[in-house]
Amino acid sequence: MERELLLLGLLRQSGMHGYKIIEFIERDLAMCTDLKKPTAYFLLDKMAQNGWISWTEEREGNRPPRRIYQITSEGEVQFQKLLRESLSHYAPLKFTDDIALAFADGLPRAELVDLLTRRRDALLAVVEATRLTPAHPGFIQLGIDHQLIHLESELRWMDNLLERVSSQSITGGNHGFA
Amino acid sequence: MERELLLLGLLRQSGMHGYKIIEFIERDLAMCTDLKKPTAYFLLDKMAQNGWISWTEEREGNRPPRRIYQITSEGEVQFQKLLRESLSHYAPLKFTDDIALAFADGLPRAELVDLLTRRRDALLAVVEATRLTPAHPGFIQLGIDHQLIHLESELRWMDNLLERVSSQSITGGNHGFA
DNA sequence: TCCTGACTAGTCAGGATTGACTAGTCAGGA
DNA sequence: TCCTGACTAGTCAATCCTGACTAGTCAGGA
Repeated sequence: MERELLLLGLLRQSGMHGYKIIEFIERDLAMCTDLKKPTAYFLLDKMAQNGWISWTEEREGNRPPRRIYQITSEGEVQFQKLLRESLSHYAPLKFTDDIALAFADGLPRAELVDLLTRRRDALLAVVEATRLTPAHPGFIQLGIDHQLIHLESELRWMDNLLERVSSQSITGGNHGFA
Repeated sequence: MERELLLLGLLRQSGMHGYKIIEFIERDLAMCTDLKKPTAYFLLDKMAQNGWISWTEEREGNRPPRRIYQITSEGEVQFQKLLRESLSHYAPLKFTDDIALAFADGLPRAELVDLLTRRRDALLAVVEATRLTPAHPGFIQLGIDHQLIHLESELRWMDNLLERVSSQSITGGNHGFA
């Protein structure tokens, strides 16, 4: 859903060919999505079949022809609908990494501390890189702020976790399955 | 990857049949994963083909026979490997909902505030439900704590966002594409 | 006695996703 | 002149994932 919204929203700003779309997504929206090139083309095809977008063949000099995708009025309707749904809806994120944590007993404490420390360092590197991200214009900056807030909260959480794991307070006893 | 780790970790605690596995995941690990039944069977089959798990047919009374899956020693090796990878690795979460935010200009301010308020309310409901979650034993509780910390940070973020959107400070000007 | 809801076991067709690949252009440096 | 790296356009096989479905058992209440 969000992926279609993304493509529609981009095409709504202006007609675009595939390469530009994908470049923009990977360069400026990497913190929000991980849509890959084949998926983008797949979705573009599907939306064209649905009549949400159309394309015109264009060629520049000797280059191979390229398709300029543009949104249709039906696509605009769909965009409005998806936008409203997405803005008003909330679904909690899944912290899939916590699965590993749930099985982390069975590991010697020292090794667990070592592994989690490495994770903390990786997290810290991401935090710092994100802090250094140059300001983006307009609404995109919101995504970066959001990510940064989350990362900092995550770092506090990791530090707290490490502390708890290092001291006794977590190990021992039944770890909860059945 | 995490999904395989999850199944291996569960079977490592004790042999189990499909229904129990799926029930446990949906009841106790919903905050970490959204693995569905057909996916679970799919992965179970695949891992059996890989030799990571095996099963024995068992029947109780008149009931249809069922497969009790158990981990093999090869599976245990794989489990250890996945566990260490997962614990030491960090990848930032993608906030896919921010895509909608990036396109939220073009919406009348009043409507945007309304939509975001609805989202905030949905989020608040999740926060409250999570606060009321009964304590789980051992490491699983960590996942709940983690989720709650994130949800509360998310709520602060939403409130701040709403405030900014309601006052002038976000709209107007070029919103950043191209 | 029959019905219902919870228990148990899966399957299947179809859609979504992507790693790896092919194919060609063009500007600029060696 | 030739080579290279960035630009441009996609495709394809393979894998992953899931909504919807089928099939049967069993305890307990009406």
